[in-house]
Amino acid sequence: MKTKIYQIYLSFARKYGSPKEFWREWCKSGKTRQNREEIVLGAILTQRTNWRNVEKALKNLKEARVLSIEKIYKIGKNIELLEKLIKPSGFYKQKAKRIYQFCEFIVKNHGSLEKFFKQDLEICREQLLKISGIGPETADSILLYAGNKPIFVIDEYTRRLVKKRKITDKLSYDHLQQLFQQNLPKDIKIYQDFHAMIALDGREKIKKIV
DNA sequence: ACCCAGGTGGCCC
DNA sequence: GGGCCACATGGG
Repeated sequence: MKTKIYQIYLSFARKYGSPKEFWREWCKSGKTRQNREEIVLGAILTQRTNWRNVEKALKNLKEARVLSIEKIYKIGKNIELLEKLIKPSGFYKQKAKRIYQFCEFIVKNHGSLEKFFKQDLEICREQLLKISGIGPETADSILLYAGNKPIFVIDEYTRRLVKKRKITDKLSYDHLQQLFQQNLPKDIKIYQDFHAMIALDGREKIKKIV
């Protein structure tokens, strides 16, 4: 596979080291959560928000001992408590609602995240997109990083990369996702690594300019 | 005092 | 199908 996109992946892999090393660094920097539930909650909390603020919200949830889908579902009636805990992540009223609805969906319809992810990728994605507040990027982040399913995540950094490298002019989510998936081996690790490296690279460049 | 940060849904045309 | 807006906090 010698396409532009694959070449960029290879050059990033050379630059940032093997996936194994890369993820070790990534984990050290605190960007990765140990369990699926934290990854999912982080995916919603990080919408249009920097990771530092998300960390604060997750820390509050952890210290309040409600950092789990089941527990958030249980405190759901007290939405104001949830709002207060996640306040540092911004858009906290919306996000509290979104997080609660997600937890409610999982508990009521599947019992647990594990059971939810036992379904096929397409079914999972369809169900996630039905939840208000979960759009394509959040759904795919959840599927790729918490569910270990082969789907490529498109985000703002990916769009910047596509523009800068003049890969295509059509920037719609679905088109970009198909383009990346068609031009990369269908491999969960590659999808995870490449998306993470695109974000890392994007942040470095922003830093340099500033 | 600005400007930005890994989105989403609602509204308009 | 695309453009614009509200949503809110913390850091540079």
